[in-house]
Amino acid sequence: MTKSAGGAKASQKAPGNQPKTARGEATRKAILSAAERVIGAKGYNDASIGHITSEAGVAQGTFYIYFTTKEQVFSELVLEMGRLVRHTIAEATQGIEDRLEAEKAGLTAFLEFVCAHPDLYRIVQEALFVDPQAYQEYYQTFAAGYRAGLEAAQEAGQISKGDAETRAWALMGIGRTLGEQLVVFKSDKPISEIVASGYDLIANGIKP
Amino acid sequence: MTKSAGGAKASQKAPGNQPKTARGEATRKAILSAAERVIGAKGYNDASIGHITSEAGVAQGTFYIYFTTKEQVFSELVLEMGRLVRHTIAEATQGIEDRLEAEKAGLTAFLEFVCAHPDLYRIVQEALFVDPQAYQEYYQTFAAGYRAGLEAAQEAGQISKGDAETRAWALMGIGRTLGEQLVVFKSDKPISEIVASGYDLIANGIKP
DNA sequence: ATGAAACATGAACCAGTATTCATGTATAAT
DNA sequence: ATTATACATGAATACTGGTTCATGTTTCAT
Repeated sequence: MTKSAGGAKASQKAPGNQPKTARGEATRKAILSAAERVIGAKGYNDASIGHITSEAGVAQGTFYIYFTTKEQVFSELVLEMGRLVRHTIAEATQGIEDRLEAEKAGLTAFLEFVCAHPDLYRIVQEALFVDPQAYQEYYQTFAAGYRAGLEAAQEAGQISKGDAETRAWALMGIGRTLGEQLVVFKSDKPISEIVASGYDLIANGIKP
Repeated sequence: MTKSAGGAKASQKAPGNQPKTARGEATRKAILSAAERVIGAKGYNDASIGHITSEAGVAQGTFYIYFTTKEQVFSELVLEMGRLVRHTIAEATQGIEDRLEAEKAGLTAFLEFVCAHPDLYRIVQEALFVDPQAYQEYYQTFAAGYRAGLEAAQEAGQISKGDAETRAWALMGIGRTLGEQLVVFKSDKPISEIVASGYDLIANGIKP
C-alpha cells in the first residue's frame, strides 16, 4: 500500500487515462467490469490487481493504462453504483403522481436492482473505509433527492407533515436493510412480499 | 495476508490464549481497546499490528501472546459490539410495558450508544468483508430478538398485525441509518429530535 | 529463596502485491 | 508503405506488514 497520509482520499473527478479508441474503450470496460466482480466477491484488499486483470483477460500492466491506482477503480465503481441506483429508481417512479405509490414502486425497483447487482451493493459498504468521500457523496446525494421528494409531497398533502430530512434517512435505511437481507443474508422471501410489508410500515406505521 | 482459502473465516469461539494473571488480563484488555480505537479510525487494513501495539504501549510480539491472528481481534470486537448493543437496549427498555414506548426508548438508547462508541459502529460495517460470519451473527441475532419482541406485542394487541420478520429488519434499518447519520455524517441534530421524528414514522407512517 | 510458568521484547523473516518500465504489437492517418 | 500514436505485455522493482522466534524479565507456588 502507498502512503495515504490520513488525509482526503481519491474520489472527486479522477479521469485516469481515458481511452481514445474503440479498442481501448472495450478494454477499459472489461477491466472495470472485472473489478466489480472481483472486488465485490473478495473485498477491496483481497482483490489484487492480478486477480482483476486476469479476470478481465489482460496483462497486469494494462491496468495502469486506464487507471492510475487501485483506489481509483474502486471510486469509479462507487460513483457508477450511485448513478445507476438513482437512475433506476427515477425511471421506476417516473410519472407516478401519488407519493405513496411512488414509494412502493421505488422500493420495488431498489430491491430488484440490488438483486441484479449484489457486487455493487457490497462495494458501497466498503467505501466507508476505502473511499469515505465517495461513500458520503453516495448517501448524501441520495438523501438530498429523497428529502426533496418528501417535501414536495408534503406540500401537495400526499403525505403527513414531518421532518423530511430525518424521514429521508430513515426510509433509506429501510430500503438498505431490506436489500441487505436479500443479497447478503440470502433471504428467499419474494420481493413482492417484502415490499408489501415494508410499504405498509412506511405508510401506516405499527400503531394498532 | 495469509491464505484464507475463500472458505469460512474466523469468528465462532476463538479463545486465542486467555491470560492467566491479572497482569496478562490487563495487557490483553489494553490491546483490545487499542485495537478498537485504531481499527475504528483507520479501518482494518490500514491498522497494522504495529499501530495497535504501540497505541497499547506494548511490543509487537506481545500481540501474539493473546491473539492468534489480526483477524481474531477483529472478530472479538464485533462480538463485543453485539453483546454491548443488545445489553444496552435491553437495559433501556427493561420494564417498559407498552411496545411503542419501548421502541422509542430503544431507539434513543441505540443512538446514544453509537455516539459513545463510534469506532465499534464502523467496525461492524467492515465485518461484512473481514469476518462475514461475525457480521451475520450480529444482525441475525439482533433481528431474531427484535422479531420476537414484535410478535409478542402483536399478540398483546399493542401494535398492528404485520410480518414481524420484515418489520424487524426494516426497523433495524431505521436505527442503523439514523445512527450513521450521527456518527459518520456528523449531523448536529439533537438525538431527542431525531428520535421524535423517527418514532413518529415508526408509529404512524407517512400516510396523511 | 528458587525454579517453573507466565509474560514481554523487538529484530528478523518472508510472502504478497501495487506500481513501474523497457519492450513489443496493432491501428489510423498520410 | 511508413510512421506516429495508442494499446498491450509481463517481468522486475520496491516496500509493506503479518507472523515467528530466540532471548530476557516478572510473577507465583512451594
